[in-house]
Amino acid sequence: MAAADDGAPLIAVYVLDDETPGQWKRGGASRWWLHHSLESLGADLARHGVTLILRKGRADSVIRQLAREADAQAVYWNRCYEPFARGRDTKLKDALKDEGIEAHSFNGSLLAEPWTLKTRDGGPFRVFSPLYRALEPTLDNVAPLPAPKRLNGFEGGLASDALESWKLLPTAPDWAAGFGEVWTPGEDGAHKRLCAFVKDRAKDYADTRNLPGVPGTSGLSPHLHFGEISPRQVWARVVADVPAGKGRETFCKELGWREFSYHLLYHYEDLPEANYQKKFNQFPWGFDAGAFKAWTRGQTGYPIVDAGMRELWATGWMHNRVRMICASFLTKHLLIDWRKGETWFWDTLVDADLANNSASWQWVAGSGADAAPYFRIFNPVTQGEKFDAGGEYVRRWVPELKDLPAKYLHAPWDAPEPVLKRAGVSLGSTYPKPIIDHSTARERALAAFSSIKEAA
DNA sequence: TTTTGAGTTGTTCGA
DNA sequence: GTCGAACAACTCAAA
Repeated sequence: MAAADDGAPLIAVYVLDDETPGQWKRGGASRWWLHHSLESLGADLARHGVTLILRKGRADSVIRQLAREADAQAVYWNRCYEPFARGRDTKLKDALKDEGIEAHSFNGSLLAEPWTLKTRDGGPFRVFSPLYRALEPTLDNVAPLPAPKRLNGFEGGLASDALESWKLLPTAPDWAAGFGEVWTPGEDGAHKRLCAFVKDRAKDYADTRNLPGVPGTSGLSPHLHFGEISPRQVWARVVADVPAGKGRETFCKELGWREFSYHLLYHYEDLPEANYQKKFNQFPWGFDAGAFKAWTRGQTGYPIVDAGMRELWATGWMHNRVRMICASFLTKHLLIDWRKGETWFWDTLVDADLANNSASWQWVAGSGADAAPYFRIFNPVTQGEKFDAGGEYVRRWVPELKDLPAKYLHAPWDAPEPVLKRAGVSLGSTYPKPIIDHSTARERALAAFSSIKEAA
């Protein structure tokens, strides 16, 4: 917008930077999304006479190089908040200025940037609710800026990589085959999702968002992550078109949680790697490779957990309610370090986002800011019965159980033998027996938590 | 400064 | 079946 208003010829560039992020280099599912998102962006820009230039390498060096090639007067970008990106972009800004090139950066992806919200003491918020109370009143008029009327493409014949040469898509095996049925990356897909959500789902969101078998959520997370739509656009649209009420309020709060995650990551840079609560450094995590593998493959023997992990693998996304159940299962039932789960999600989620992923894993594990209380250990059977009562979700993702009556679907080991037989289920052969007993696991987790209470 | 109320998402047990 | 209490203690944010 600002770059177009300047009137000067415009170069649009995307830099694939796999060097600066270190271990947080984009994961596999995210690369699938990126490929299609860039394809869509390139086509949109081409319709307006602008060529999208693709370059690869350290973003700061690549941008400086390109600015020199094109003899650019100014460089514009939307700010990133990952610790590695902040350092890089600050250096870039200084370097550009040294060369006499203007550098302008903007807020394109947050409702409020992390340094704009402070407690009365001037510090960062460490609890969600006070942050939200501070955030909400600042959003009375968040009308998005209009799109630029016309774009004036730069005719300089700048070199661009071919998107295919980045090899962002999986080949053999093509584990992303099913993603395209669920997702339409790009700005257009984002706005269609928002429209559908506002029209059909938003008013009942408070209730239906918890039912993984029902399309009750917005599905905007990957679009937001990739900047195909901004939270300000979403907020403005929801406030304008959804009647005030529980549904709207709950959804707006979810946008608030996204802000809270960014706030935490900004102020606590090691959030993705280190326990926010230091006493968790003594937590007796174990690592059972077989159990971890069963979890990743959706073979734990707990249907709701397995359904979630398989949905993740098949679509690059998992329903939020089920993310909590699966994350709780890994950290509390299996006592596996939250960072193992965080890394798995990083690679398999199309909406993989450093702030949301790390803040949420720490929240579930109990090690985070404003975290879930230690005694909140999800019972996968109860959760399944409560939120997937009819069993639609489990039947969809764990088809080997689809003929079981709903009554036994979430605890097939309780089903009488003839019922199993009629449904074609043989525990331990067509579907695994639970890899760990729930109450045993619960007792063990509670004991582990009290061990760090004493240590602290 | 001190005090106070509150803190996303749950489970289990016993009445 | 339903309901309320207990499950730690701590830290946060504001009054």
